[in-house]
Amino acid sequence: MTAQVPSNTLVPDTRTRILDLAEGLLLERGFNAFSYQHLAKALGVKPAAIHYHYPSKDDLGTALVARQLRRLRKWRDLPRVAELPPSEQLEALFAVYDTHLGQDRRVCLFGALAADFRTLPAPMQAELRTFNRELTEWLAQVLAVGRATGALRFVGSPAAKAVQVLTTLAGALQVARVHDEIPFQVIMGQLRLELFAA
Amino acid sequence: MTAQVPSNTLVPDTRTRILDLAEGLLLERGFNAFSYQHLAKALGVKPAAIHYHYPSKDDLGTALVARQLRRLRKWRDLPRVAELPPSEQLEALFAVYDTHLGQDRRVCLFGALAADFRTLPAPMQAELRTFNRELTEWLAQVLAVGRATGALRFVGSPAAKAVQVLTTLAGALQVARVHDEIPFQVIMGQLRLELFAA
DNA sequence: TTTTATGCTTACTAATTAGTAAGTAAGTTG
DNA sequence: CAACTTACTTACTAATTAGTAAGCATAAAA
Repeated sequence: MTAQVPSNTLVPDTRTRILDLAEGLLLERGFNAFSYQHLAKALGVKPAAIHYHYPSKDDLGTALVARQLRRLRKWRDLPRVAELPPSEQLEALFAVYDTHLGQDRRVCLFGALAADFRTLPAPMQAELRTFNRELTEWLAQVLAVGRATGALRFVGSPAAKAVQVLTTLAGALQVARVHDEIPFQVIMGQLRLELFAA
Repeated sequence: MTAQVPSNTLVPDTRTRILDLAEGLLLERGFNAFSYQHLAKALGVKPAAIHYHYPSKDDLGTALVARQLRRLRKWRDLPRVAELPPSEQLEALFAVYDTHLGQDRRVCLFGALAADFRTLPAPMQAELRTFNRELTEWLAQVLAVGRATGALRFVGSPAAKAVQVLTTLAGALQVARVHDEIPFQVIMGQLRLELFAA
């Protein structure tokens, strides 16, 4: 029996390479815009090899969102993130979206799947809801502490502000896709102007 | 020769019925999630009839966005909208998004097409950019006058705030799709709380 | 009344899709 | 070494896709 987790070699196993490639295509072109043939051709294998690792596209999609959820939890609990003061935690979040922008203007997971949501398999929908809920709860906590300590400023409840800010961030990457990086930077500037206490 | 514009009968012509149906499917399920077969079956005609009116799906998609752009311009210039005070113009905009929410949680045009943007035909991309640009310019003007007259309140430039607010509105409908109406209402409440002067 | 344009249908093609079944080479384990 | 497992390939199916070409009924125009 071989390991199910990728080994620490320079080149990841096929299973991981499929997921990486599919993730890129999802965030750059949308879930309904790539096929097992695309994946196979890009990886230099036959389509059936993809089916071997992920029997159906539903399985692949679900695995994709599940991995993002695991990454979110890992990132959130990282000492270099969890132990930061709130305003820097917020900047760390902004940096994630900035990274997406830098990677050929990828949208975020939520922004990539929201429009086609009803065409997605139920397990994928469930994972995405969990992903979004946990991210929102994390940000609400950051905002609550940030305001309490005087580092952050906003009206309304931390929960409401968290929903609004995350929605705006997802949208900002979409606007960057449709136009260019400028509106994204404008939105980020606006968020900083409003949130960081003077 | 018959008229190219729909007549004033109760039932619209096939050309318009195709566009109406396609618009609904686009906003409810995404652009890559419906085919000419779906349209044909739902309208009780053969797929070739759709091709007769819109030779390719590119043509259909472009016609769809073009119509939305015409509607935006018409709405914006309507006396009952153009002659409103800024805060009520903003509420009129919010009401449009509220209508989308009420129509089976349809996302807005921008939110429906942003993720798949790179898979869209160039003319469709161009129309969507124009649509978004004109809507943003309109809102920037509303915000500028609103702040000048003391009815609206925000920091930063009207143009920046307009980009941010529209992005948030588009995202709000997407969040409603993924979860339920509650986060949408939460975001709207937050926007009103922040924008309308006390 | 002949002609022409409109709005379709029927019948088709070529490509692509997800998915399956059977086979196989190489490595792992008992 | 024998049995088994892993990670594929080859070869296939059935469905769906966009799109085309030709035919036809109806209605409007000359």
